[in-house]
Order: sequence, then structure tokens, then C-alpha cells
Amino acid sequence: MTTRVQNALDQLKTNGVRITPQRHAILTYLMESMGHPTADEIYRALEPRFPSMSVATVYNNLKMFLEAGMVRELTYGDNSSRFDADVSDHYHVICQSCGKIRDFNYEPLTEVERKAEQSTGFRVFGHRMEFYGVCNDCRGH
Amino acid sequence: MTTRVQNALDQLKTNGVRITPQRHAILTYLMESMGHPTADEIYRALEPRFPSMSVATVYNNLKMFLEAGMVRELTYGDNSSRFDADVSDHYHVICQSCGKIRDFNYEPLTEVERKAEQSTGFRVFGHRMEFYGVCNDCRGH
DNA sequence: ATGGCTGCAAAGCCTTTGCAGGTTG
DNA sequence: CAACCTGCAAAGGCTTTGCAGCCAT
Repeated sequence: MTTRVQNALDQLKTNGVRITPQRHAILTYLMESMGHPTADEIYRALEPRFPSMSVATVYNNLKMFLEAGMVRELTYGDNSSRFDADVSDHYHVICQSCGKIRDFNYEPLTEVERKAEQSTGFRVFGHRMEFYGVCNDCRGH
Repeated sequence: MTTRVQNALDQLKTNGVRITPQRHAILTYLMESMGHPTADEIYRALEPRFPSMSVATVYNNLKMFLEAGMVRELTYGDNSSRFDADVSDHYHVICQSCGKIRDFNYEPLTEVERKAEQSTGFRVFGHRMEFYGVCNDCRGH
């Protein structure tokens, strides 16, 4: 189903964004890889097909996808951001041993958001949450 | 109530860590400032009293406090880490307009952690969560 | 053809590191 | 007195930026 990629590309084109091969490849990689790659991982993954592509191009396009709302940026404690083309509401569970990230679906915690509003006087529009643990592979069975 | 700072310093001393004036000042600043300062903010706040102090000293000591479990590091989307000397279980609400961070106490979401375990097969040891919104001051009344 | 996009290189931040000299306990 | 810590400067990693040339539309 590359339909999702096509939809996204069409939407971009409608907004006057050119569909270059690099752009196409980066978005496809993000949408089809189940991982949550860093900019550099994307760069290295596409290097074989685009030997002359620049890291700057990866960053430029990621920024563009972010602004278009097609990609989400994940900033964990480690040095580099990770990118997720699944912008639906979901949470992440991270293995502290190997870094693997698994999606986790759960009803959004709107009730807790309301409690946060009451407690702080802020108007709360959203939240972020992730879980830390150890995956099956790293537990050793 | 400098008791908390004293306790922490005593604990460090017991573990063979020297209590230098810089170290004392950084820890005191972290524990008494209600904010969640960056390394640079700490540096600039102490500059008047320690005109020759190096940023490296701030980083070195923050790292040491982290390893001693006296301080928590907060990595949000922005470029620099923030540090919190309140290591008790609590959440943060962040104003997206001015960056202000307010604490928010709520019972830990252990039930959701268990759901995450069931859903992913990971063993989950903890989570992190923060809320995004706009504070009263920035809402303009 | 023309405006946007790429690739390159340099620069910008934040953070870490190596080392010499000073200070704590 | 000895080990540890500070301050300085340089280096390291990620990301952004400026600019010339190229290419999609």
C-alpha cells in the first residue's frame, strides 16, 4: 500500500512543493520503515540509491515534512532526534538496552490533561508520554 | 530550609566527593530555584559570585549530581537540557509560549505501564510524561 | 525560464574532553 | 600531601545556513 505515500506527495504538490527523487525517497523510507530513524540513519539508508545526496537535504526535507504535519519529531535523551511518520495518537515504548522503539496504542489521557489544567491554571492542549523498559530480545529469551 | 542542600552535601561528602564552593553553589541554586534551568542559565546565574567559573565546571557537576541521583535531566524539544533537583515522581506542564515549566502532581500511571507491557512484551520500568499548553500570563489575563 | 531544490562547505550550538595548575580534606 | 577539582581551550556531534548551480514544472 504505497497509497499513503502517494496521498502525502499529492498533498505536497497541491501546496506547490516539488516532488524531487530525494524527497520522494525520504518520505517513502519514513512511511515504510517501521522504525523511528534519525536523520543520519535515513541518510545512510538512502546513500546506495543517492550516492551524492547531502545530509543537509535530509534535514531540509525533514523540517519541511514536520511543518506540513506529516512527520513527528521525537527527542529522547540521546543526542539525535528521531522521526516518526505515524502522526496518529500513539505512545512509544523504548528498550533501554538496544534502543528499539515499539508503538503502543492507548486511549489518549484527556482526563489527566484536564487535571493538569485544574492543578496549574494552564490551558493544556496536548501531552507526550513514553515508556522505558527492556525488550524481549534483550531480556535474553 | 537549607536542610535539603545540607543533606545532599553530606551524602556526597560521605561518598568521597569534595565540597567545593562551585559545587555548593550549583546544587543550592538547583534546589532553591523553583525553575528548571539549563546549564547555561545556572552558569550565568552564578557568574556574579564566581566570575572565573567555567561552563565545563557546571557540566561536570551536573553530570556528577545526575549519577548521584540528586538531579534529573529533562530533554525537551529545544536544544539544551534542563535540570530538576526535584527527583520525586511528578510531571511537568510546559507553556509553549514562554517556556515556563510548572510541576504537576498526579498519581503515577502504573496501570498504563502494565498495559504497555502486555501490549508490547517489553518489561516496563518507568515512563515520562509532560503536558503542553499556555500559561495564564501568556493567555493575557 | 524561473523559482525552488540540491549539494557542498562552513558555521553555530550544546556538550565533552585533555591537561596544567590549584585546592580540599 | 595527594587526589581531586577547576578553568581553559580545543574538539566532537548534531543541525542549520549561505550560496552557486541545477532541474522540475
